[in-house]
Amino acid sequence: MANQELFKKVLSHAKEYGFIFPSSEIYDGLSAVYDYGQQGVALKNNLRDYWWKAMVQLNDNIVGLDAAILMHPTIWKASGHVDAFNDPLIDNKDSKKRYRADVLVEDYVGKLDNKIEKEVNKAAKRYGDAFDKAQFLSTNPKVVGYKEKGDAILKRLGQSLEKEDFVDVKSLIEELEIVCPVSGSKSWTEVKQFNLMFGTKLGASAESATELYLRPETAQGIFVNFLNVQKTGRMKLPFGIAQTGKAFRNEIVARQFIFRMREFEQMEMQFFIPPGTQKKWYDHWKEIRLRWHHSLGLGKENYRFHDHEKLAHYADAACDIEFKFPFGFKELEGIHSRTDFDLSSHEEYSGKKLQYFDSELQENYVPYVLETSIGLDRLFLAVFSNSLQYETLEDGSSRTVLRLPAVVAPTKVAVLPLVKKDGLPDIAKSFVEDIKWDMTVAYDEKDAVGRRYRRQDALGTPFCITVDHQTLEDKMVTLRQRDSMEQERLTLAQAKAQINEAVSFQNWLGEL
RNA sequence: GCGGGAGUAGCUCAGUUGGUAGAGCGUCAGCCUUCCAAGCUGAAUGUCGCCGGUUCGAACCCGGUCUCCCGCUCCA
Repeated sequence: MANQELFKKVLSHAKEYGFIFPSSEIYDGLSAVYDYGQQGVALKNNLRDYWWKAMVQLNDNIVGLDAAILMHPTIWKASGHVDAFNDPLIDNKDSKKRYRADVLVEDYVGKLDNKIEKEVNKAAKRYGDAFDKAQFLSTNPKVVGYKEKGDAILKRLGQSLEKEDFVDVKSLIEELEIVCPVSGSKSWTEVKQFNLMFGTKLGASAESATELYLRPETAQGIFVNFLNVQKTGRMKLPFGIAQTGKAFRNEIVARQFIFRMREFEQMEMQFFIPPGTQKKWYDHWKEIRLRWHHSLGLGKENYRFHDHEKLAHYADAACDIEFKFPFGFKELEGIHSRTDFDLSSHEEYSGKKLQYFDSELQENYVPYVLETSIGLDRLFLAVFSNSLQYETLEDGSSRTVLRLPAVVAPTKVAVLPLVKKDGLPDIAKSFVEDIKWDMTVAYDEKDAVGRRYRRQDALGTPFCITVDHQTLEDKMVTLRQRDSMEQERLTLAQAKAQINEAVSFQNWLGEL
């Protein structure tokens, strides 16, 4: 099946079986926002749990946190988001290319600098050893002209950006007759400000309200609580703080279903380490995290590392774990060596010390940070799209089966009376009452049992327990497996034990 | 944001030159009692994405708008 086609199947299956619905659908939806349905929320919760257990429960030096979505506005200045998430953009109408308006102007000034350099080189050649560069720069009328022009442009650009006067930025581009590098045309759209952070207000009355942002990443909630957790938890380096939660970004282009949403959920762990050990921990967490992904059993060939060549302002090393989605290899998780950028920046902006006293070295320092950050929605999409399979059976019929890892399947077992009479529903229901304390269980008595099996296949339920007339006498049931479709005659207790084994966290995560 | 395509039942889709909407699957009720979607009977479900215009009359023509998909573009 072509990838495009498969992706469409993923969308309709997610909708049809109650995993994911477009947000506000009866009002025509809301762009790039989705709701998780009755099946989807179960799968999503299980995936979050699978991560949380691996990170927090199984590591005595990693603890959890749940910071608020709303945070002090200065945090986003310290983190760099206020600057980096605010770009004045302009489109060329002919080439349809989009540029950062300030970069276009700066490039123009860069060309002036090139001209100056040319003049300098020419003069240097002409005068040889007698050439005085400083004097040339300050006296040569051509060079001084370029320099003054460049300075004037940058000053005006800076002032306009400061005042958010984008009309003037546009005028500047027009006056300088800047052309599009691709089309060579001067046909520009208006300059528009793109703020990738969602703004909101704290305070009910408009006049006294404070401008806030919905957090664009969860990481900062961890950094600003670093000392709280370290002191109250008596944590010693190296240690980690893990958190899951919603983050919000006004993506310019939000696409590809739940891959890039405006409201999404991150699962992050910030690992605090002594400076100088970042390389070691970077390699360590790369390996651990990849092994965690592999443990879900989606196929090792579907994962790969992608090293960042252009590093973000905070990082000294960064890579992604990419997964083979229906639309190609794309980022699923990021692993970043964030240095001491965040904590140092918060020290500077808050005026509070964010340091750790190392009792071995007998000194204070700002810890370095190693981050692992995974998108829960992307993980959902990876697991869901990879699990959705269409197979042709030996008898020529076909079935749709959602081969979810059993440990995260929304429903672990469905209990089915073979027929809807002779007291079979009653005994089946009593089994449900028994099982529901241990695991998620479904009951279905409608239609032929084969059809019910297929319904459960489409929902990803790994097991079905079927109750028949024989059960009334010997208490034995049929345990049917989703993946192999094999059946086995067992007591209810044996069946439960086998299911427990198959969905056990320990068995899935044990190899970590 | 630009360009292209699309939007009709829960899903996949048909719907002639404009004449008040259909199929398959699914869903629900009942019958049947069968261990892998296929039997029988009956039923529900649509402001044809939304708003406006043209017309005696619009799912169909025109304009706008929203949403989705693809390609650019952007991306901590």
